[in-house]
Parts: sequence; structure tokens; C-alpha cells
Amino acid sequence: MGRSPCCEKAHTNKGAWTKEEDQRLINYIRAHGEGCWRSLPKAAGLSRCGKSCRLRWINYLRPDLKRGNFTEEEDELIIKLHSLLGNKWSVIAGRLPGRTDNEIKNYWNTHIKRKLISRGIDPQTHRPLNAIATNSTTIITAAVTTTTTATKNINMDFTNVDQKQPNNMIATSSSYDETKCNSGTTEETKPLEIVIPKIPSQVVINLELSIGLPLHSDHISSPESTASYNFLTTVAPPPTAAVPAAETVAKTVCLCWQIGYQGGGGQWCGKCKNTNGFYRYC
DNA sequence: AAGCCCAGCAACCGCACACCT
DNA sequence: CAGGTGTGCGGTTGCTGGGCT
Repeated sequence: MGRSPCCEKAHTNKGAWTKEEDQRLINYIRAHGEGCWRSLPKAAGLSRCGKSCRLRWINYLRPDLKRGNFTEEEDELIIKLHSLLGNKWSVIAGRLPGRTDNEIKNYWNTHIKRKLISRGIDPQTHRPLNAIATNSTTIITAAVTTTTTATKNINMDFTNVDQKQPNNMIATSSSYDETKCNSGTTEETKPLEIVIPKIPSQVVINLELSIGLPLHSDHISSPESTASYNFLTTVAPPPTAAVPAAETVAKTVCLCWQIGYQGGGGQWCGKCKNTNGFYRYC
């Protein structure tokens, strides 16, 4: 609504980047760092939109990017995260060091979708394509319901999960820097080490993952809290009549911790605690 | 060899949110 | 508090290269 365009479209290049443009961008960011994308093109002598520069840097030129094929572990992690988070590519990318949201999104659309379909799983809902097909193949279901409190509960049911599939993953790379929660520099890229604890096949893990508006308006009242992801994962048993819902919600655990990529034996990562003392997903 | 088709991926676009004044 | 601006995100587009006819 009357908002000025992000750049002078008439004077900006479009399409594929040339080597020279790449080099200019790299040189500029090396010298001045990231930020102020709007003014960057002019300062760097590029006839590009600031957004275009940012995208080029983030998705292609960043030195900490891990190029190359996705590993099987990454595949499974993406599938698991997608079942939890949906198309939150940036959040998923934050769990995969060296990978970008764009890369993961493309990879999902081109490879994983097909892979899941071949397994008989709907890539969007993570439910079996054929409801009857409850055979030994991997089945990851995520039922998303919206409650009257505008809180989305994602009920993960890993019934019949293949033995090879991680029901719970614990990163054993204890030296993983928590401050690099989201796409930090990974000059020493450590391969993700995932330990899959043995869980008896008959055990059904039913994780209730709540996403959405907080129940305690006095605890979380900022617009930020409501807009961002409040992954309040209840670890308590299903609430009974004697247990107030709020109390259950208070027993929350950071998704980083749950997924196990922050290491440190179930600690909260540095970014998970916000200013009002409430834990939120970082 | 040429043309066509299609998968993969880089890049664009528009919207939403956060921050600042 | 409202409006403007910068940035980030997700969906989509379109180019490119490889395979097939």
C-alpha cells in the first residue's frame, strides 16, 4: 500500500549472477559484513536488488554452506522436522548446519516428496496415502488439530516406525556450539552424529506438540511471542481433570532439546529463553 | 545431430513481521 | 501508537542441462 519498491527496478540486473557480480558481493561482505541489504548493491557497485544480493549470499556464496548431496540422515531429519513443523523451511534449515531454506525446499519438492510417495506416505500430512496400508513400511503421522484456544496440537504418532527410523535422536557431538543455533559459521563442519536409542517395538510414542498462541497471556503477551513459533512440547502425561491445562503447558521443553541437536544432554540452547523468561523455540 | 521433454535448481515476487522514528 | 522501512520467509517461476526419441 503505497510502499516504495525495494529497488529501482529499471536499473537492476535480473537473472543469473555473473562471476564478477559474485566476487563484488563477496568482497563487499568480507569487508563490511552482512546487513543493510538495501544500500549494499549501490555500495558494492552492483546493479542488483538488495533482496537479490541477500538471497545470492545466503543461498550460494556464504562460506559455511555445505554443498553436495544430502545424506540419508539429513533426509530423515528433514522428513521428521517437516512432519513437526510443516513448510517452515527456515526453521528446518536451522537444524541442518550448512543447508539453506531454499536448498531444503527445493530438495523436498524434487526428492523427498517422491521418496515419501514411494513409501506410501502423503508428503503433506505424513499420513499413509492409503489408510489401509499399515504394513511394515515407515509411517509417520502428524495430526494437526486446532483447539478453541487457537493452539495447534500436533500429535505425533510413530506407530510402526521402522526399526531403523529414529524415534528419538540425540546428538552426541557435545562440542556443537549452541550459539551457532541457526546457520552459524561451520568452518569445521562436523558430521551430525545421531544416536538412535533402542525402543521396544510395541512402545507407542505419542508426543503432543503445541504450536500457537500461549495460554498464559500474562506470561506471553508480546506480539512476537504469538507470531513466532512457540513450540511448547508437553512432556507430561495427558492432562487429567485434576491437572490444570496451564500446569501441563508450563512443563514445556525446547524443541531443540527434543530433537536433540543442541546437545548438552537435554539443555536449552541459548536462544531458547526469551526475555520474559519463557522458553520458546529458537 | 536436432528437437523435445523433464527434472533440478537458482532466482524472483509478494507478503508478513520486526524494528525504528 | 501509527506509519515507514528493512529484512526474512515461503511459494512460484523460469532457465539450464541431461536424457530420450
